[in-house]
Amino acid sequence: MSDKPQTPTPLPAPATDPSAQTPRSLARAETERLILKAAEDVFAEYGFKGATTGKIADRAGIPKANLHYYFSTKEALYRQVVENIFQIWLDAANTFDDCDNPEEALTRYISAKMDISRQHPMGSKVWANEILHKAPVIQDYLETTLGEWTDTRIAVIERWIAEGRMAPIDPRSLLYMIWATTQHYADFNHQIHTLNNGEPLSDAQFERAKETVVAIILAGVGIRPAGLETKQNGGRA
Amino acid sequence: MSDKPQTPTPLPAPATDPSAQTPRSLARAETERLILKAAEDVFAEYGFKGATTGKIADRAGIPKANLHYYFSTKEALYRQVVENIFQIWLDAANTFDDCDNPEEALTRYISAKMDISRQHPMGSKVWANEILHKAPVIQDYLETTLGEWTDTRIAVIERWIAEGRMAPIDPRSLLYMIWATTQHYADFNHQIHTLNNGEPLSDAQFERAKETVVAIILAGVGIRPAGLETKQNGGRA
DNA sequence: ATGAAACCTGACCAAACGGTCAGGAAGACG
DNA sequence: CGTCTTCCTGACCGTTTGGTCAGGTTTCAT
Repeated sequence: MSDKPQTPTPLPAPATDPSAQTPRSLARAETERLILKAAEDVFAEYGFKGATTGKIADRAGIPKANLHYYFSTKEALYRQVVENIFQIWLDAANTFDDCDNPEEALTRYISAKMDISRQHPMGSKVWANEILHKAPVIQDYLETTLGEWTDTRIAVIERWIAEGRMAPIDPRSLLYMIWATTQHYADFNHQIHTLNNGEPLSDAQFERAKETVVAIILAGVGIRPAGLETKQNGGRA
Repeated sequence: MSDKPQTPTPLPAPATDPSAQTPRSLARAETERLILKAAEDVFAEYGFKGATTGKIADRAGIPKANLHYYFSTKEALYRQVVENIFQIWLDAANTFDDCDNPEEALTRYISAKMDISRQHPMGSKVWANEILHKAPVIQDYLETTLGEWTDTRIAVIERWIAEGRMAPIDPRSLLYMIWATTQHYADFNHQIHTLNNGEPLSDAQFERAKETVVAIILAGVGIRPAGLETKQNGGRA
C-alpha cells in the first residue's frame, strides 16, 4: 500500500476532549478528514484532471508537500473520496429493503436519495464526473457491487408487478429514472440555482421538489393513482 | 474575435460536386467540422482540462499546429462545441410548442430529448461537464436563453393544470425530471452499458426505455394515455 | 507562368503540475 | 535532559501541455 506512512496504532489515551489537546492519532484523523473534505470539493468543481494537489492543499489550509505526506498520490486521494461517496449511497440504498410495501419503499428510497443530493452534492458530482469519463477508477464497483444491488432490486420490483401492486413498467428504466432525477439536484445544482433567479433552493422549495418527484413516480408506476397530496400513509408491514 | 483567420468569403463557384474537388471554402468547412467532431468526443470523454489539443488533433488526423490554425485557442474550440450542442437542444425544445395538447406535447418532447441522448451522447456529456464545473463558459446562456425558455414552458404547464388537463404538480420539478431522465441516457451511458452486461443498449432496449419514461411521466402527471393497458385510475389499494 | 494568399507542419518554448527530498519543528518517553 | 518518531515545509525537478513561429506547400486569379 504505502498510501500513508502507516498508522502505528499507539492510541495513548481515550482522549475525552478531541478538540482541545488533539493527541497524535486524533490529529492525524482530523487532518485526513480535512484533506478529504477539501479534495471532495475541489474534485467536484474541477474534475480529476482540473483539480490540482495545490488547490486541494490550499483549501485544506496546508502546504502541498504536507498533503503528499498524508496521501502519496493524487489518485490515491481521489479513490478514497470516491469510495466514501459510494459507501454513503450504499447505506441509503438499504432504505429500499426495509419494507415490502412498494409505496413506502419507493417513497423512502427517493427521499433518501434526494436528501443525499441536498447534503452531499459534491460527492454526487465526483461520482457523475467519474461516470462521464468512463469510470477509470471505479469500474470494478460498477461491475460488482452496483450490478448486484441493481439486479436484486429489479427482482423485487418485478415481483411487485407480478403481484399486481404496480403497473407493468420496465423496472430498470424506473431505477435509472430515480437515480437520474434525484442526482440531478446535486449534479446540476448550479443550473437549478441559476434558473432560480440566482438563489439556491430554499428548504421549502427543495421539500416541494422532493414531494413532486415522489408523487410523479408513485403515480407514474400506478401506485395511489388519485392521491397526490393526500398523505395518509397506510400501515406498515 | 480572431478565433479563425477570418473567412474571406470568396466562394469561387457553386461547386456542384462537393466531394470531388473540394474548393477552398468547402475544404475549410469540412476540416472545421472534422475538428469539431473530434473535439466533441475528446471533451466529452476527458473534460475540458483533461482534453488536450494534441489528443483532439490526433483524433482529427491532423497535426496539433494545424488545429491551432483553425481554432486559435482550446477555449475557443470548446466554446464552439458547447454552442453547437445548445443549438441542437433548442431545436428539439420546439417540439414542445407545436401543439397545445399536454399528452402529445410531453410525449414528443420527451421522445425528442431521448433521441438526442441516443444520437448525440457526447454533446450531452460536454454540457453536463460544463454544468458540473459551474458553467465557466456558458453561464450567460443559462441566465438568458435557457431561463426564458423555461419560464414560458412553465407558464404553459401551469395553464394546463389550471384547465384541469394535468395533475397539480410543480411544473419546474417536472421539467427538471424530464431533463434529468432523458440526459441520463447520454451522460451515464457508460454506467447503463456496464449494468447491461457490458453491452450497449440495443435499439429495442432503448425504445422500451423511451416508452417507459414517457409512460411513467404521463401517468405521473395524471394524463391517461390510450397506451398503458392495465390500471385505469380509480382503484385505491 | 507568377505572385499572392491560404494552408500546413516540425520544432520549439514558457508555464503549470505531480511528486520528491533534505532538513527542521514538535511531541513522546526514558 | 537526550533521543527517537512523527509531523511539517520550502525548494526543487522532470514531464506535460497550450500555444508560437519560421518556413514550406498548395491553390487560384491574372
